[in-house]
Amino acid sequence: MLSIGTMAKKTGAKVQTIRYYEQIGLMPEPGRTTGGQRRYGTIALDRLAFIRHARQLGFSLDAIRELLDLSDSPERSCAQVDAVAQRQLREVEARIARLEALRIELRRMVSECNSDRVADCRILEVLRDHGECLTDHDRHGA
Amino acid sequence: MLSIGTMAKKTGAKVQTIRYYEQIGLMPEPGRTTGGQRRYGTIALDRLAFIRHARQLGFSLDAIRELLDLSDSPERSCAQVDAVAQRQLREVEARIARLEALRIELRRMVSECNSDRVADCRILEVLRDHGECLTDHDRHGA
DNA sequence: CCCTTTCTCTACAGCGGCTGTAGAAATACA
DNA sequence: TGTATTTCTACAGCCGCTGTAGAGAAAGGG
Repeated sequence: MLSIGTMAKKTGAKVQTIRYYEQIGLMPEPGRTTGGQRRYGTIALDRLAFIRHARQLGFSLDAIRELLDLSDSPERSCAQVDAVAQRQLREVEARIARLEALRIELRRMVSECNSDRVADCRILEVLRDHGECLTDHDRHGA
Repeated sequence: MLSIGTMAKKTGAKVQTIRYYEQIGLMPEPGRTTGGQRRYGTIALDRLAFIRHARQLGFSLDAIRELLDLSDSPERSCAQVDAVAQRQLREVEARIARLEALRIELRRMVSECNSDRVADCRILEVLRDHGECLTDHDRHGA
């Protein structure tokens, strides 16, 4: 049986994070020692590893909950799993697109700053006047 | 003199957001009507527009505070402004790089899922076993 | 001038996803 | 046994807002 600290070490999650996952119902309540400390088995370990890995891939906790629920019914069609993953892929691609617009704008700003004094700094001018921007860079979610 | 709602309309910020900026000291306390409502002049409007634009470019509120402070001393060297912008550019580029690693992994996951049943869904398998991943996709900050 | 609608006010809670803290109790190791 | 480490609970705080409630102010029309 593994302590919460060992779980943390094995998965890279912090101890508090594991307790947080339990609190929001993403991890089941584990058994306890007589002294009241949590003890986990391999099923819990696998579940936590799954969660952490999905988090690293950018899935939201809600999406992860969905994936975990789906993986509990192995006879079902995996179309839904596919849908969740595709949605995540599309979100990542949208974020990349927005960030790339930002990158272009920032690069241009930085390259144009040839002055010495704040008074005629192009960077600040651009920030002051959105009209100087080429792209839309609106609502770049995170 | 502009009401807070007019400011919101002109800059695309929400009314609450403007009050929030005031609360954290990013916007100065404006004058008030006898009835206690905020009234803004063009300086405040420009400042808010600056903040919103910088936010759209992904600058943190702390970075924006720094830029606003710097732009208040027009005779100073703009090297610091440049540094803030370059730092932001580097952050954006790092985020793009991380997201691109995720995109590759997600694409691979999605393309490999040819099965019907959850039981042998490749997507879930990959999520279960990090060893199946090609890239590091660790700590991709937002 | 009144009436209705719209706007604004303060104060506070909540989002996602953790992270950190305090103070006490349990456990592990020499 | 003694000490060091870990774990416990409960709660506050991070960022950058966003939403809510209930009350008061302002604007526009008749």
